[in-house]
Amino acid sequence: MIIRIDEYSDVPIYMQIRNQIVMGISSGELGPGEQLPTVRALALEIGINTMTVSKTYQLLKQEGYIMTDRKNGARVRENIAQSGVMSVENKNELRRIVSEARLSGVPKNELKKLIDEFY
Amino acid sequence: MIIRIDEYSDVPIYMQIRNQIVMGISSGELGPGEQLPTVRALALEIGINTMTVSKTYQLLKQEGYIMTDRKNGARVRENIAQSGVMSVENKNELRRIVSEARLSGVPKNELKKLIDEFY
Amino acid sequence: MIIRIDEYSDVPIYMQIRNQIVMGISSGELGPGEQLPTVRALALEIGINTMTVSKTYQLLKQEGYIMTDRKNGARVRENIAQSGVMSVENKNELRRIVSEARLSGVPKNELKKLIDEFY
Amino acid sequence: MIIRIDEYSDVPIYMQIRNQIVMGISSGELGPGEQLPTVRALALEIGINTMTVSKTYQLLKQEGYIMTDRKNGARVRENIAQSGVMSVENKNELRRIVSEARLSGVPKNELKKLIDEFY
DNA sequence: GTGGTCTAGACCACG
DNA sequence: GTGGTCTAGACCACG
Repeated sequence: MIIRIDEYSDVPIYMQIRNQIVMGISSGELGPGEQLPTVRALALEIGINTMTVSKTYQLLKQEGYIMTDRKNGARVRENIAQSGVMSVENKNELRRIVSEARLSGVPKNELKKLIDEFY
Repeated sequence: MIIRIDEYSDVPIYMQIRNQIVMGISSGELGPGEQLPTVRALALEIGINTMTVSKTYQLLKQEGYIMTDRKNGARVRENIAQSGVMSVENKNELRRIVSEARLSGVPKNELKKLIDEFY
Repeated sequence: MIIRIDEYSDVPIYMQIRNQIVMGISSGELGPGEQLPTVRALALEIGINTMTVSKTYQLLKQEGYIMTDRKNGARVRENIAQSGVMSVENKNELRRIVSEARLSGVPKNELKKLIDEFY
Repeated sequence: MIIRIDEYSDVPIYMQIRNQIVMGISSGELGPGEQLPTVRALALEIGINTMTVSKTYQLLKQEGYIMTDRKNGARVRENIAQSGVMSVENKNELRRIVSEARLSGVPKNELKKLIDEFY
């Protein structure tokens, strides 16, 4: 899986990596139990500091998406807990995005098509 | 229109205000041409720095949601430009949100219902 | 409130600080809404790096014990969420501690007295 | 006695085994003088490195919980020294756990019931 | 002035 | 070899 950093984005690097890994897991590109690159390898590949990658892995681990293991490095968790509900933050974000899309003249069906595409 | 600041949120205050005004315009709570409170009045009402509100108004103006003139203060624009497309940032955010919702076990229909609700 | 670091402890520095602040909140030494020292001030006082203190504050914030604010620094939260239950980790730790105390010949009443003292 | 490793835990494997054996001795599941499996057997059973089990046994021996001899392997000590007091580390841990439980709204009696259950 | 992020380097425990 | 922690420094957005 290829991680791309947008250096001009306001989103912190560790969060950009986190988001891409989460989307990779959701899309199936990263399967359950699949090995992630080591902290050092990913840092080298992206061209950033190991601490930044380490921060990402700790966040993903705390969120329950991956597990880390001193012997084997990091892996996608087999059983990711399913709360069945969206976080308050994500719901608010969705509301904001839908509002802005509506004001831009994006039809409702377009948004639903994107849901189908991204889900 | 009542603006509420979540002091526990990581979203900067000026952005929280901006988002609520945009959502107010989208929902129709703030109609075209409607007068917005002055920077001073809004800052006083919320209990924050005038600089912060000023930043919000500048952003909204630059985004084309409001117009300001020295005589009348700030007003919602009559004709907000409709590009017909979502910004790249919002599309990415939507993808992230949908991915996380999917991993949390939120069904696709639930998301579409939220689109209907928020649009 | 005075924070003391045991440099010989296996517990990471950021965790030692976190634990002492949590205990300070629980004991009432740090009241609701009370200001915490700035990251820089606490780092200087303890003689450690600012990033280490920053890590502590982010952890405490994520756990819901404090809130941070670019203007005012960090403060103890007014309403700390009460789940009403112990974490699995703490329950396991308690079981381990009780087992070891028992093997050391510490009577059960002694443990209960400590509960009274610490609660 | 069955040893279970929690691969999601931050507690090192050698420590998880150590803790479970100590709790087994305390509960009586492992009686005085009882034979422990060989390092090789236990490592094989759990599916981990022999070095890790070896580390556990060395620790348990050093702590006075077990004794090893070349002929008979490892056995639970007949007379485990009873200092009558808790270690400073355990006392601190207990204080931390009680503080967190209190902040979570766990009543004091709940904690005492756990003491009764675990002792 | 404040917390948040990041770098370039280092050392450590675990396995 | 791996992730986890820490330092000493820097720059940034927010308010």
